[in-house]
Amino acid sequence: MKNEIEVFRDFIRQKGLRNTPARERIIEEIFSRHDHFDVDELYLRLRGKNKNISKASIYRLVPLLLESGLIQEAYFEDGHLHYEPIYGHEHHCHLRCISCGKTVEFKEKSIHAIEKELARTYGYDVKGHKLEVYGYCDQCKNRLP
Amino acid sequence: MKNEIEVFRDFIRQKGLRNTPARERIIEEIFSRHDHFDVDELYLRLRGKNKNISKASIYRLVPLLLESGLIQEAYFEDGHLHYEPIYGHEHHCHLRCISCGKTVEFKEKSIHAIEKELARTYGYDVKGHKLEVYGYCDQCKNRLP
DNA sequence: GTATGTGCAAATCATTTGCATTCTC
DNA sequence: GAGAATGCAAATGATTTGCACATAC
Repeated sequence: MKNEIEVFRDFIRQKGLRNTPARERIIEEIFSRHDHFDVDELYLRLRGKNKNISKASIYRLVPLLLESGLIQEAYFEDGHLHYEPIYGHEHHCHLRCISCGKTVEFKEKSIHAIEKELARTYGYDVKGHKLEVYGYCDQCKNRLP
Repeated sequence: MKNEIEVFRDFIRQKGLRNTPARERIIEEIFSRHDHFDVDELYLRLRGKNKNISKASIYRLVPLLLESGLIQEAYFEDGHLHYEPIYGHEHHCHLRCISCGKTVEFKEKSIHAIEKELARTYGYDVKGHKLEVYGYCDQCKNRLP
């Protein structure tokens, strides 16, 4: 299986665009962890490793990473989007606490059948899904009246 | 069944906050349609009806509407969040085109069982979910190489 | 009466853009 | 060599905040 850098190289070539060291460094940093990330945090992580990458370059890369299927939007919080690497990661869904933001990841295979059904009904070429279940976590629900 | 204004009154009283005509006008406008909305659009709709509501009041009300369960975040697009009224509306999920943004709403009852299971496993008091399936719509998929 | 809500304008924060320079292909 | 990508700084756009006044409870 190709790694994320190779996938990106194929993608970028096929689009007639250019690969650069800056882009590979950003992708490496994203995939060095399984965690969700946001632009500012990623910028600081790179900066902490003395990789001289501007925020603008990250902002310019994100749409390409989304389009290539390497990452996905995870959720909007604290005034900005959070993303997650998906290439090479087993798909998972999120269970989030409305009150404290705590998130649990869980696997749910049954959505696959729903995707197929939708593809057939609406003629879509379905690429994936995001399921977020929300409510109050164990601690928060007991703190409420 | 209570209407949305009554639900809000109960909610706001229980929080020890205050209800106002401005808030009721905003809620009325949101629930006058089934559509998704965003803050700016809602502001213009109210302004078009000579309701003098500032954007700041809308921004300040949204978190309360979310917390009360009257509305829900629908998706992030064009640089801002879009919301949808959920109180009194049958729950639905979204099938969105990655390329043109076209969205189809569909019903899916099976998620309810997943919610119950999660509530039991993780001790959450589950309030709802958002499922977004994405891919290329019929037109867009045929436009690609 | 007190604390909350409102409108307005200014401030803030995330994201985008213009530009001169550097780098890929 | 031509077109893309980069870093930086300035511009933009969404959202938040400070404040003086109004108003709900």
